[in-house]
Amino acid sequence: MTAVPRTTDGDGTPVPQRLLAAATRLFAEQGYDRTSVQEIVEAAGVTKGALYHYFGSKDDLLHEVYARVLRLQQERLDAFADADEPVEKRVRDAAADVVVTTIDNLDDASIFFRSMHQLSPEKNKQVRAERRRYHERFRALIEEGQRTGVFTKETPADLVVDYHFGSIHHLSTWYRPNGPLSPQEVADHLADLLLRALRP
Amino acid sequence: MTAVPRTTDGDGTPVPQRLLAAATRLFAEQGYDRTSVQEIVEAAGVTKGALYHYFGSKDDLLHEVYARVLRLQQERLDAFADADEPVEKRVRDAAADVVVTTIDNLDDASIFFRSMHQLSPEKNKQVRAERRRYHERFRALIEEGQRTGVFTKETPADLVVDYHFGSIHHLSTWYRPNGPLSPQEVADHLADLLLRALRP
DNA sequence: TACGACATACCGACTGGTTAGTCTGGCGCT
DNA sequence: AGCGCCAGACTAACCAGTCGGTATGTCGTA
Repeated sequence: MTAVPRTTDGDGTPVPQRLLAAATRLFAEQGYDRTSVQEIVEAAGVTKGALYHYFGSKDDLLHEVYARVLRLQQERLDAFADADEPVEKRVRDAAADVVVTTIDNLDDASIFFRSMHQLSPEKNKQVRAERRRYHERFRALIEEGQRTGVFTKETPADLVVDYHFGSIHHLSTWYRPNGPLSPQEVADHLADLLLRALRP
Repeated sequence: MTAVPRTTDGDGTPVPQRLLAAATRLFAEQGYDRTSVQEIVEAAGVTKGALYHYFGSKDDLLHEVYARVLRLQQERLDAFADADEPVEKRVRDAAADVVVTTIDNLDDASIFFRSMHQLSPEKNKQVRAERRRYHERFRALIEEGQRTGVFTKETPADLVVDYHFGSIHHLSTWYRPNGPLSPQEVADHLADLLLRALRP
């Protein structure tokens, strides 16, 4: 504990990440407003001084959680969307993948959909903008399928995307890790539902 | 303001309902935790004395909002489910109706899915129980269709219900009253998506 | 390699402000 | 002459963020 930099004393992970992890868990469990800064720093084994050394505000902490999730999901979507496969498969893969990664990070998901409106107006705007990019990318995929005739044109692509992601946002409400279905099974079922709904 | 009972002075509606209406609007706009009881009583044109005369706590107010929505939706679902029609039509009607009534009360909906976890544990449990009843009724409908062969058996009925209601809960996130689609049009589209997904 | 100057990482007491809920009292109807 | 209905001041608790202070490491210079 003498030679190591302070950032990692205690356990091996650096303080900022410990703070982020503690905040994520607590925000998901109790909600943003109900979680005090004091609780977060205690869970991370530091004090307020440390938190405000690395983060500008409690709000910043929340924003970081969002940024991480958004970046991850956008990267994955882009990878699937750009793949060299027929549209149906690209849509299916992307739709199923987002289910799996959402289940893998259920805490992030529940924070995302319960606490977005407690971000400061500017940060909220920023998050919405990135969220929109994601939405549009997915919509473009659906529209491609509609143009090429493999998907029905009956429902506007926008609505289809909102429909699918509504259910994904609510995974954190009903999915139970110790339930009968594995994340992959749920993902397959939800992707099936989407693809069947799109069938002409 | 002399002859009328206090319960209705100011305008015509009784104080408890004015409080409930003000609370609903404010909870939806700012969230439960960020709304102070002071704001609520000011919006309703009364004081804390009045609020705590009719309600036991701020929490009670939130619970009332839930109770009203749940009762309404359960009644409507029961009516559609018990109708003398083929299963497909009953499912379609029920699925579309819940969309319309949700859009008609978007405030209630956004409170519902954002603030449920801030209810006291017991009230939360109670709400979950009623919510479950609703879910099961809907699931029974789907299962009936699966048994009689008009719906595919590929996806568990439970999952189908969660899929559909996930998107309904999120209507408040993306539906814009001044957007291009009327509530009824959205309802028809979402019901179509559900029915197409269930097609064998 | 010795040393001073500066930067980084963190501590923890403190402050100013907000909040849910209580309580005493009074008005007007019956 | 009581009782439902409500006003509004008050309290006890809590909370985000600040700030002065300390310990540790780094780097330039001679």
